[in-house]
Amino acid sequence: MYFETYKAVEDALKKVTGEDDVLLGDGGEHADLASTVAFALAKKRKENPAKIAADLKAELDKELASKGVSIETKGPYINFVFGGEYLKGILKEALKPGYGQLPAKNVRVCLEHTSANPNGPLHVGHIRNSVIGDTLARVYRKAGYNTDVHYYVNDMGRQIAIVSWGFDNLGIARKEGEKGDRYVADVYVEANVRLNADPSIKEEIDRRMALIEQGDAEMVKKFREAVILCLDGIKATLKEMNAPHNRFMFESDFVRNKSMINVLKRIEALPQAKQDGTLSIDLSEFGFEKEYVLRRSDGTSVYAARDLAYHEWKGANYDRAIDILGADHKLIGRQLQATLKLLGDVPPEIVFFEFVSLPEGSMSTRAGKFISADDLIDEVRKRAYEEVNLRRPELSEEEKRSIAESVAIGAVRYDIIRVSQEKSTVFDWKEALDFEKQSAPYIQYAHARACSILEKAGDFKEVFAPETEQEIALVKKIGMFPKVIDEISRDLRPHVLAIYARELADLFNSFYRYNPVIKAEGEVRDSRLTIVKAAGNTLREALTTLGIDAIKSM
RNA sequence: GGAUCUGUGGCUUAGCCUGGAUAUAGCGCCGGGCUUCUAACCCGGAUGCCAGGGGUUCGAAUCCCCUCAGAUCCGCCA
Repeated sequence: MYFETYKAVEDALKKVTGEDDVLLGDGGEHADLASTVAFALAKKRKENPAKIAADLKAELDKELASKGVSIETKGPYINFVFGGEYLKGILKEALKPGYGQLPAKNVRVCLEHTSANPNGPLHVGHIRNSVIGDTLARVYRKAGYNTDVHYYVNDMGRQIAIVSWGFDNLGIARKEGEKGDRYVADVYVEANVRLNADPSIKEEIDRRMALIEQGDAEMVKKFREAVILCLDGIKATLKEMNAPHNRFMFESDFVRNKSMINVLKRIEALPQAKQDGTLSIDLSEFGFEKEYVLRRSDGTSVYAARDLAYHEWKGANYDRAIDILGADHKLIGRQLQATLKLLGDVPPEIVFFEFVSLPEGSMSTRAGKFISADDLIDEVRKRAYEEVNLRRPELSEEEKRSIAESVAIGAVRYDIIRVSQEKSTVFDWKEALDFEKQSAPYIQYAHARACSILEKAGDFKEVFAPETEQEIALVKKIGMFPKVIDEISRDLRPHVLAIYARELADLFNSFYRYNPVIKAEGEVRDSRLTIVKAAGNTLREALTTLGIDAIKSM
């Protein structure tokens, strides 16, 4: 409904002005849409912009009379206000299950996120990647894209060689009940301590790297055991976060199936290739000073080579590839894109996000300096349980725990997704544990309220007649949901959905305060119940797309 | 030294791509509101030279240049 109405207004403006760009945008508090095209025309026609606006209004009235859009001018601004027919159309759409789902696009998308090295548990920096990636995946599905979500497992890197050396030489025992990823981190941290103290260990690591590249059976087994042990822990965390992947791709597979060798051969043939001991590529034509090294002088490959093979595979199997990467990958990500262009491949689109640090500085798995996602979730869950226990003492233990779980995961995800990705953040326990206002529980609560009203009300007749200021504002916001999904799928900026969901909850709460529903009578009651149902449905769809449980009671 | 990103009330943050009408919210602060559909809520108030300087424009938080501050990268690691 929003798209159609926007298009009708835009077409009308184009027709009456003859301009290609009619400068149509959000009207803010003044209107639903507003155009500043009169300013542009004033320059061309050398006339007063306010007069132009007034003249255009007369013509626009004729064009848009049947669309339920009214036009007002305020000086040079042309404001468009959507009327009753629009509101009715929105409500009808928003009552349907799955509201916001856009038409299928027949485009296969490969979205890769998290892909953390399996040398320890996910920490609060990694899960910014997971939450951005998973939210985008949900948005893409909602936007009608056929979307696969990948985790690329770096199972033959130096870090894993260090972990395998640690398992063989340190004799560190797994603690009672310790998760695999945490155990691997213990080994990795200690192995690094040893490595720093005794540089001769580096030779042993190099030997392991050479063996793994050759496919040495024993070394493959050692690496794989360590990787799987850690990955199982990571998978458990991601599952709890509602951020599952549907494919785990192992980089070693691209070595074993020869695709990496094939890519390197084609790179050797490029004029930009340089071979003197190492194989590297000169990307100065793309503005990169440093050469991009793909093979070491000892003949083993670096991560970048395997990554090229993986991305060629993506190009062959999908229409679009989207990678979510931390800001530390900006340079190599762009080098990867440039190299794929030289090879004639379609490079991935990359979403970069800035770092999450601790008040005492940046995180480091190697130094054991991080807050794990598991620890964060545990703390938030404890806090959520206290809150539920306080508010709903009458609920069963099981219900309380279930609500606390949904609230905790929602709070963690929302706290991350609400900030735009280009902003670096400092992790703050106080904010993570705050469940008021700009938080998931606030939005979940609005949804639960809607559910509660509908349950108490029982059957009602659908009536499409928003009347009060709060009703109209709420329905208009509901109408924006498909546009928000579309916009995020274009701009790859998922924090917009977090803002939208919060604003929708704000408007629902204001509506709730001033417009009694169950106590109202007749058509007014039915109309309000219709609005509550549409709002509740939209809140649920928005929450679900954010990967947050839309619970019915809390 | 070079590259990229960020800088908006005491704190956190939207808006910046696509310039336009009194700059968005929250926390904190001050003052109200539960015999009323769940107060994880609502309403009102105070608080901003939109980092600083220059430029483009009828018009700049938004575009361009410079400076300052913070983050990240510049490895035969990933």
